[in-house]
Amino acid sequence: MERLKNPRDFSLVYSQGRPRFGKYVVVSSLPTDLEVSRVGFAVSKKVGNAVTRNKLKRRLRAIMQEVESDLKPGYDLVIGAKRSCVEAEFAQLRTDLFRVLQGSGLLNRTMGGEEHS
RNA sequence: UGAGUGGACUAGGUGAUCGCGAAGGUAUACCUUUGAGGAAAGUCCGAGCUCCGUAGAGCAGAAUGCUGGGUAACGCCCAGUGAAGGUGACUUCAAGGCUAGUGCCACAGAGACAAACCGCCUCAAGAAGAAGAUCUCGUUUUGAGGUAAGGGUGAAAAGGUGAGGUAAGAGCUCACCAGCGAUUAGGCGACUAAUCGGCUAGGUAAACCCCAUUUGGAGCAAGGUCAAAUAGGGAAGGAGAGGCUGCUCGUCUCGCUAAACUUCCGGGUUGACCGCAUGAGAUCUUAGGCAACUAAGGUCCUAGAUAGAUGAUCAUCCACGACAGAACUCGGCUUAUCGGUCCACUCAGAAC
Repeated sequence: MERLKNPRDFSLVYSQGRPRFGKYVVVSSLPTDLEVSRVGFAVSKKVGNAVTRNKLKRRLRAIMQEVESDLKPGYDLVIGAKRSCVEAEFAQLRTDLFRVLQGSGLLNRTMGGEEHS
């Protein structure tokens, strides 16, 4: 999975990208000329201390690795965590992120959130 | 058995599947090993390391502040001393010097290094009065003194309590206590004990200050190597400028018109590697020491990321899992923390 690392790229996605809101996450996307899609994670200090922020980033990264092969190429994504993330179970977080990605049209095929209920 | 004091340790475990960082191996896809804390936190102290051309001197500033020891060092630790608290185990303390100098002590109060407001007492003068007969007494008034007992004010009023003493009083005298000084004895020392002395010196140094000791600054985004890129770009000032960055002195370096240096504008890298994981290291034994700790010998190698590695699912057991995530590295301090285990000791009650 290609990662978004540069702070300049992050601000570019935030200023010109198209945000889409879910219950627990916010996904901003921006089309690029690259052959692959790059993903960045944003968890602010408002969410919690270092332990909870680390845990959230691990969970989000694990979900994105699951859908990596189905991601459309040529997009820069920034996945931001909302404050409600802290109370969410892993399965709830997974369903929410799937729904937001599908709604943005970033996935090649439809993946059901009903795999895990 | 109940109540308590001090200290040490631990921080969910086991198994399966899919994933992540690092190292190694086979030979490009897998396998093996390993992978957060007691506080990794706050960044409050102390050091190592790196740079600031040279760790020169003095002053200022800052920090510390009972004594002795430990340590690379410390504002930390250990053992003591003193004071305060607790029946006790024990706990707490910025605990040098107001007898170097200066300042401050609001309000109240007469008075806050200084005192007579009320009071008490003595003497003198005199009006009224009483008994008596030309003198004595004299509440009150006026004046001159004595006094620090009592009252009142205050956080604090010239050591405290008792006795003697006195016109009334007062360390004026005595006893005990507190405080001060000297001598002797004990202790490396802080200090303790005894004896003697003159009888009194207000508090405040977390007020300035004095004394003693220590003390350059910035920090791994330090700093270095390689690669790439630009450009040795433009403008203004300019004879002095710079450094250990407060000051002075010393010393050194560069430069004086094709100009050192300063300021502003413009341009550019945000890559890789080193630093960076063997260290004041961990652990065991022996020896020294009350202890902190030290010495010798044996054994071990134990995270190293750079958008930053530990997650997800299931099974099972139990006390049902708190605070919380390494970022150059150590030694401390402080703060957060669901619980559990162990050791030593104290008090109260019961039994023997």
